[in-house]
Amino acid sequence: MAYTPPGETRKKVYEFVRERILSGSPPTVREVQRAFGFRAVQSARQHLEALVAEGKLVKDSGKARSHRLPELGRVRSSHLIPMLGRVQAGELTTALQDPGDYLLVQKTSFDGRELFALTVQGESMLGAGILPGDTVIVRRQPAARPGEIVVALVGEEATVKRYREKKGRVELHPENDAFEPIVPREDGEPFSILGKVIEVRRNLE
Amino acid sequence: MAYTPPGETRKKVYEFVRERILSGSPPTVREVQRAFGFRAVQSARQHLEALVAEGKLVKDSGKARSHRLPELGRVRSSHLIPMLGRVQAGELTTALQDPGDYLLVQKTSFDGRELFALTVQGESMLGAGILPGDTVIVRRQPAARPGEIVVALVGEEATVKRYREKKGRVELHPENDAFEPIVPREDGEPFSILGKVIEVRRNLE
DNA sequence: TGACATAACAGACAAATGTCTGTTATTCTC
DNA sequence: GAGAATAACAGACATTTGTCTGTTATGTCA
Repeated sequence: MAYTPPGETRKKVYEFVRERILSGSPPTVREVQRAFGFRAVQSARQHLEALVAEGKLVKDSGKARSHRLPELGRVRSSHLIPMLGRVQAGELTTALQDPGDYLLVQKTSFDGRELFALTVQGESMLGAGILPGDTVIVRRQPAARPGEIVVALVGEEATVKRYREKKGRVELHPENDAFEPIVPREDGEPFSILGKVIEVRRNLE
Repeated sequence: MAYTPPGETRKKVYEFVRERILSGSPPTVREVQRAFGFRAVQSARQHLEALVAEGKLVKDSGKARSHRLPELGRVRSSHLIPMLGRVQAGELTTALQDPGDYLLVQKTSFDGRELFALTVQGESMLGAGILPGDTVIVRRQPAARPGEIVVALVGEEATVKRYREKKGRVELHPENDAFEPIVPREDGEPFSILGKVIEVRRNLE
């Protein structure tokens, strides 16, 4: 490869590696070499080392494909989470184990608690700015605090509502006057909190 | 490792590998070996090969750390886009060049058109499910079609509205009865379409 | 019991991959 | 032009990692 002005190729190498990391397969040194047509491995390595020295990348010495984006500041850590469509109670576990699609999320405070995403059905949460077809990202947890928006299992159906407590009893409130709050019967159908909604996304494209 | 019933360890290996793939660093065969306390590499390899044969994993033969989830086989392209906070007209260009933060987005049909994100101010789009504090992801384009939600520069302010045309004249409609449509004066203050809103995100955490 | 399938083990080889030492070329500055 | 800094090259070595051949244990079923 011909001589290029200082910093020019370096920038392209960074962009190449970043793309690869974000797409799930960090490159080997030799893959970088080939991608840029370097005739020496060391040329690629030189750039990679410099990027690590600059703090733009981090690396586990000796390990294969171990370049990563630094988890601080600008670029945060990203995770793939399973994405579920319409979900019935019984199917939930299997749907999580074998999801049809995945969603990429960034979370600074990802503490290992399981995340999943599902598509909202119905208009019961219009008032909270959650429309049919929106994707909600949910953190699994068995309980919630009043005021939080949760995904709950009522009977066979997974539903998104705002969690409230009234006289010590749980109530699930829609945010739409056309719908009635759900008050789980103490004897009746199975009821449980699946998790808390931590993000809402809507695609308009 | 002691003998375990058929399929039992296999399932755990799958879950382990899946976790690692989702978190961005697929394990090596020996990492699986160590994680399960196998005394032979082949024990780990056997399980991995079986999972590939079952179709639960895919793998690039010979490559290091090349196990992937089959659904993710196709390269999902993800991109970092600059994230702007409150934006004034004059600052926009510099803000795009040196943003304070980046946002990770997945776009299947990313055709190179520039994307950026900004935080919504005000309640004028409540009716469209866009709340103050929401993040909108915008594709830069100088024009829009009626009905699309756009980011426009009106005077010194960037604003999110629904694009309409009436008698051949542009109108920017809020989705909130407390606000009035914006009709750019032909002589008056600078006006332009910055781009189209293609995604809305809201953080509830 | 014996055939068969799966799980786990042992040890080795080969390919992929990271790393090292040293050299040459280009550009800039004094 | 000399020296410094950066880019790129050349060739090798060492470690990591994937792969292979063969063996031993455990459980199933006719």
